[in-house]
Amino acid sequence: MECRVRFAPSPTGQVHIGNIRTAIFNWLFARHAGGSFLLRIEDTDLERSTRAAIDTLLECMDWLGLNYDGEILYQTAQRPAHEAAAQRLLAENKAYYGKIDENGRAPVLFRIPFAADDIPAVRTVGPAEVILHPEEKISIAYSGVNFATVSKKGKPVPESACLAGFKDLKLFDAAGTPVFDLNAESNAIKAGKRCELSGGVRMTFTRREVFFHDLIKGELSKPLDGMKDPVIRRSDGSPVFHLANVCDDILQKIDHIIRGDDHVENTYRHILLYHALGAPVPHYAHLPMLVNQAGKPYSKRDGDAFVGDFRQKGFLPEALFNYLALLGWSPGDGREKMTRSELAAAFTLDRVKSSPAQFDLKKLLNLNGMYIAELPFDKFCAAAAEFAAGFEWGKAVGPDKFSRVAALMQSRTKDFTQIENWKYFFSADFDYDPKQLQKQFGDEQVRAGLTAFAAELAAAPELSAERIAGLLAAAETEHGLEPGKLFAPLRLAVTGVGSGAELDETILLIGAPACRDRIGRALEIRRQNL
RNA sequence: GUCCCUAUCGUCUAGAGGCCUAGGACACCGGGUUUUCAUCCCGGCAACAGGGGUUCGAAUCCCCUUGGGGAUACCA
Repeated sequence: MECRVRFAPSPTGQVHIGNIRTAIFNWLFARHAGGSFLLRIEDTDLERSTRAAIDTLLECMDWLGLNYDGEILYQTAQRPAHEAAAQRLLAENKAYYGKIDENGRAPVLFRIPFAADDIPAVRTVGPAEVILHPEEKISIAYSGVNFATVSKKGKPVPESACLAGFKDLKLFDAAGTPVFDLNAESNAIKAGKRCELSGGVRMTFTRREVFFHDLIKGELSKPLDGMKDPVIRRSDGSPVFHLANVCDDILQKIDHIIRGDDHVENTYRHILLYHALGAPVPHYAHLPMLVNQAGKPYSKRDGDAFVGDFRQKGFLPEALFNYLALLGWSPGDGREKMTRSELAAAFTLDRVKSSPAQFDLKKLLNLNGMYIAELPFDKFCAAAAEFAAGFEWGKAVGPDKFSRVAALMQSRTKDFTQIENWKYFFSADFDYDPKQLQKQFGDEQVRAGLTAFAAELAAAPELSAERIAGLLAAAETEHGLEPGKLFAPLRLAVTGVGSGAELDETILLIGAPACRDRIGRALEIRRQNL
């Protein structure tokens, strides 16, 4: 088995994490098997497809390391091939023209073959019986059967399906006498005859179904009497998804189709189309859907669900890739943090779950933090600087100081948006939370200790982390404070927040005069607020 | 409406009839390390949707109910 797979997005907007996860699974499968991962842009929806969307898509794939093999296939370029396929089906009587529209043009429909018994994907289920609404007409033609069943309330429920769904069809009236026998009319109907009947109350036929073995969901089937002949070419001449998709997959020799769950129902007709076009049917694997944090399927309304958003927020591609690979799949041995190549080595379709998975930002954040922590320092620093430059305070920071701050903060950074909080290292332009001020500075001894410390700090000829720790300890003992009592108030005064890096290092970076001023300011604000 | 898929801690998951007193991870809550923060370490909370079968034995197989999702297009 060659294991040629493809990712076939339609470029009609931003790339969704659900879409990109499909790409990731395809990529993983191909790389695991040493096969090929192809990219096809399904841009047949001319109105909604844009070059910008294609560029964004390519950028996202590149960012995530989803390298594809060979050239990109643009579906619009295949239009002549699609047309040829439609013509061929028409010529072979495997397709036919539908109803003419107001412009005098007709769509082309694929005929689900009545002689389906020699198709390996079709099997006989057995005799079936349907109760009909006695007042509704029944029409039987080569293009399909129309009838009405009876709802629980006794109302007619119109149904229609392809003729192939009703092998050995017989109709009976209320007296139980047969009023129609398809086997007797078969030739006439195939020649174009349409039989309109009324008064039928019951029909019997031999049910047949299309089946396939889904690599994830197991054996799946659908009865032919539940299927309609699908339109494959619109009346304006453009190919419909089903035709284009199957043609291109044949052209690209795709042997494994790994796609979203929402395509399961399409698969049955696609299989039949493969047969009609004389091509081998590929293996199918349908991935469970991804749902948002509300447990609902992703929709355009879900902001924050675009791959580009994650990139902008400073998620690392390795982390997002890793996390997305774990949604609906696991290696089974408890591993979670895995590199792309480890994932590829471990990936198999039979370990993909068949129930939907919910996206959990917290877990992504945790994983992202792990990847950030192990980033080489110069890379982290450069990336952080890029983010910092986006803030007002970040425009004027010196590279040396920034680098020291980055070194201090790397281990506690979960995503790059948190860099916004590094402002206090560079600027005193921040507010204190009055409640915190009261809480931390309520004690007279603390205030005195802080004041003394500020003075000592500013007067110290040479500063070091040890020296600062020494001054702090001295201030604590002098003012009768237990060891450590001054840390929280001091941190608040100097940074405005309750948690951060090592305090002595932080003070060293901010600088003694600035710290003295901040302590003074904090105490003053607290006094005024009393 | 009909057809199809699906159901293990809040979330991602392990689980292929006895290894299950249901394991791991995130989150959360405690404790330890750090004179402070984060990391780190240790501990805790927390699930087989409900009901029937099958079996000596069911999270695992079958059926029903309920919840969730999908399909039912001249969208993709």
